[in-house]
Amino acid sequence: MVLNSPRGTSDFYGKELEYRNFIIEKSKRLFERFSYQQIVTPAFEHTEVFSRSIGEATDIVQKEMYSFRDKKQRSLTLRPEGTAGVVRAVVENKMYADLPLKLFYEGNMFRYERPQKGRMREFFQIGAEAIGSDDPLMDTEMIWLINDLFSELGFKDLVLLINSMGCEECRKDYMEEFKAYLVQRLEKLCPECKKRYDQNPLRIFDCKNQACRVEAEASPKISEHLCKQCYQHFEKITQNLNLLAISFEVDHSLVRGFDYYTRTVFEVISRQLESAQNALGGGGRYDKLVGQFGGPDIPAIGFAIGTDRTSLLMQQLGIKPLRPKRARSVYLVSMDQKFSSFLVKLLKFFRKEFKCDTNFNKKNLSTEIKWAEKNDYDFVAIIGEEEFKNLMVTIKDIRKFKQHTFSWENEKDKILALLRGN
RNA sequence: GUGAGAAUAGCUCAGCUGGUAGAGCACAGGAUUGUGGUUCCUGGGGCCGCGGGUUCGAAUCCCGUUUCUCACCCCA
Repeated sequence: MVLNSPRGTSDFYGKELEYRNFIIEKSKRLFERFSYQQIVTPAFEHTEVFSRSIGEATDIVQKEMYSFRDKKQRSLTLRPEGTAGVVRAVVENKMYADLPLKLFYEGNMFRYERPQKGRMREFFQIGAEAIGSDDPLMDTEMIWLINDLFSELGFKDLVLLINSMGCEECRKDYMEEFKAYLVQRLEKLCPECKKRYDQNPLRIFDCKNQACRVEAEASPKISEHLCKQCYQHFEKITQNLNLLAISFEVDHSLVRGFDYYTRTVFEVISRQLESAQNALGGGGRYDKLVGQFGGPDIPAIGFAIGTDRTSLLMQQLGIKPLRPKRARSVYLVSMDQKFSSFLVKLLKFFRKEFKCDTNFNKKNLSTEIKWAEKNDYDFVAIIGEEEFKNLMVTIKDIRKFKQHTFSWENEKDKILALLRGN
């Protein structure tokens, strides 16, 4: 094999695709009910769209972006996440005439990482953004959406984590206190976290290193140092969630990997997923991002879920996608190529109303019937020597083990009645 | 970017300390010259991931490489 798909990518077809499409369909219907509209943005953007919004110091920007130069030497990047592109589009198209603007998107995302189960270089996300409101009800709605999305897919034991990272003001005060606390304990932290101390101290909360964890646990939490407004904002959200009977855990060490988050952050994780990648989705508020992109200084919040991990967990837990009710189906078997003129007419007739395929290659009737049964067809229609000569067609009901031969000229109505099940 | 394991038929895998490539399932043909689960018989299929090395001889040992898997890192 000379050519294979690039590292960290894969082809989606059959069962895999059925799961993904099921997740997409379910979310679209949910977004519709919450009054969100779809937006499609480019799969690549100018590199600065991501580097400036996600943050120069983040891992994603530092080492995970698929960046390239086009023929005019512009630096472009395949999107590593959806929010930056959506915000860029909102600002560029001045879509903020009527706020809040509620949008959803779906699409493939790209991050240059070492692939493993549940983490591919190309992966698929579904997300939503609500731009132009800082009402805690909007935060509630976002969390409500992500929660309902998973429960409608059939999940029961997922964990919803929420936290507040504070606004610019309370974060500034807090950072001073946090760094003052940590500066005496720098020795105990891992080399990586020592770097973080300078560049992005909050990420220390994310470190899996035991020693760092201990320090992080003991250190002051931002959620305990919120300003009055932020505190009340967060309080309101938890009250709302309780009213909605959505269960959650407040996780004081939940901080997320993008710099643009302010105030509310949340994440849905599974404690059952058989891999290290347990985050199925997450999001948060980004009140400064629209302004950063040159738009008005308006608040916003959003989330995204990964369909691949979601599908993985569904399969692991035995949650099946419900198939939409399909049309009745006929497998049309012609015993000889010379019947093709008749075959074409019948195909046209059946395909007006039913799922219908024919045997292009095979010719043994018994294997054709077996094949039709295995592939879940309702009927087999047979054209053989006799039928062709007399312009007849034999139709077999696979489940009832019954068959009948009809005249093509005079009994079309009977054929239809049989196939429709009347 | 760091560390570990794997790659053999369409799929799941066996193949011993080097000696001509195997099974099950699937597919195809037949027993049944045009009729369905089961059974039986028969058959097609493989650059043993790719490249190099050691050897009289490599699927097997060594090196490189690509991809996959797992754990870090990080995230969806």
